[in-house]
Amino acid sequence: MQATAFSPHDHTHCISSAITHAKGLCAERDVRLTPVRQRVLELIWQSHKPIGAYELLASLAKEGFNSAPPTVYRALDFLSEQGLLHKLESINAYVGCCNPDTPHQGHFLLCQVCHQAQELDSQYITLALKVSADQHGFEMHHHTIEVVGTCQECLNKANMSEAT
Amino acid sequence: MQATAFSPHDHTHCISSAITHAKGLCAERDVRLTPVRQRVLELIWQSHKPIGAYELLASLAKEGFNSAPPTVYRALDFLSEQGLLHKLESINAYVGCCNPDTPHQGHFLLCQVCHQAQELDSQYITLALKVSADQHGFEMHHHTIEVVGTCQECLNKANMSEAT
DNA sequence: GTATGTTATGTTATATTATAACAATCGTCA
DNA sequence: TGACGATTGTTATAATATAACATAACATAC
Ligand SMILES: [Zn+2]
Ligand SMILES: [Zn+2]
Ligand SMILES: [Zn+2]
Ligand SMILES: [Zn+2]
Repeated sequence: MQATAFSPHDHTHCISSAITHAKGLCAERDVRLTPVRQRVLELIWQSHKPIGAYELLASLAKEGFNSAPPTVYRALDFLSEQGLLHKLESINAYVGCCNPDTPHQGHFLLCQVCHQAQELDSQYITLALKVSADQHGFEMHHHTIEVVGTCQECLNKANMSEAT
Repeated sequence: MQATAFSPHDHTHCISSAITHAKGLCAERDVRLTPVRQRVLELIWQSHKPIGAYELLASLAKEGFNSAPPTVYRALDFLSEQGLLHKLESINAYVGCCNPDTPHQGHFLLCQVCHQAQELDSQYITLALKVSADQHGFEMHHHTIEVVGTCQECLNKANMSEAT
């Protein structure tokens, strides 16, 4: 729970690590991380702000890639199947997965101020969901958790500017 | 946590109770549950299946209401502000709220088979989220939890048809 | 009861997000 | 090579949602 999206960090490391990781996984799984797929993943990892499909598309277009919607949605589908990204349903935007090795659900904190997203991995949340589902005899397949609020950095900034 | 959307129940009671409840709340709050707003709420409560905006719109059109998108989105906005419905972000559909008196977040079980939604009210889930958020110094404003799977009724049906 | 401001609705157009359908190309391996 | 499946190109359209501005209904004050 250390290096968070919200706090300052060496983000070039996030990017390179994500790409290296993705290449490894795709090789292992014998699936193809084609140029457009890799580029979409890189674009998604440009920051910890979830990015929309059409924003990705605009970037691809500038770079000379094909720029019809299916291009980006196919890449997103592929990356999602491989567990390399998550879709944030409440904002229709996509963000890189921090831990694609083990398939899992995305639990996210979304900051309303800086628009960054931090993925959580809480056993308690998963357990609490499982308990609730079990109580209803409900068989869980997957789930979406998106917590919207203000991150610590943005709270600090707000406090500092208030304290004039 | 008894009478669930999934199990057989007197649904006319769900509907009438929801409408009565809504009328009371709107009167208390001095806001207007106009005909179109009330009709949208009734349509949403026709079943425990979340319903899409354009499906609502089609029903309104048949009934002689105005049928341009803003009509239904405005009604949905109003009902949402009053806590009378929830939007399920992962499927872009709307469902009536079971407990509109006390403002709260929607936690939902969505059955992939019968497409019904059951609202949960689990202190454990809320607490687990709060703990995770606190660990990150994150101030929670609202959240979305949508659990997709198979409900008990649909599991039973599947088991029965398997056991030939 | 008329003026006035506010809330709600009507109307047209358009923005945003996503998929269908089919053709062309690329990669792989017999 | 050639046959096959996977990937990409291309065009069109579906599905969801909002902007902008005009009109109507409602409430309160005068
Ligand atoms: Zn980073
Ligand atoms: Zn922030
Ligand atoms: Zn019911
Ligand atoms: Zn079911």
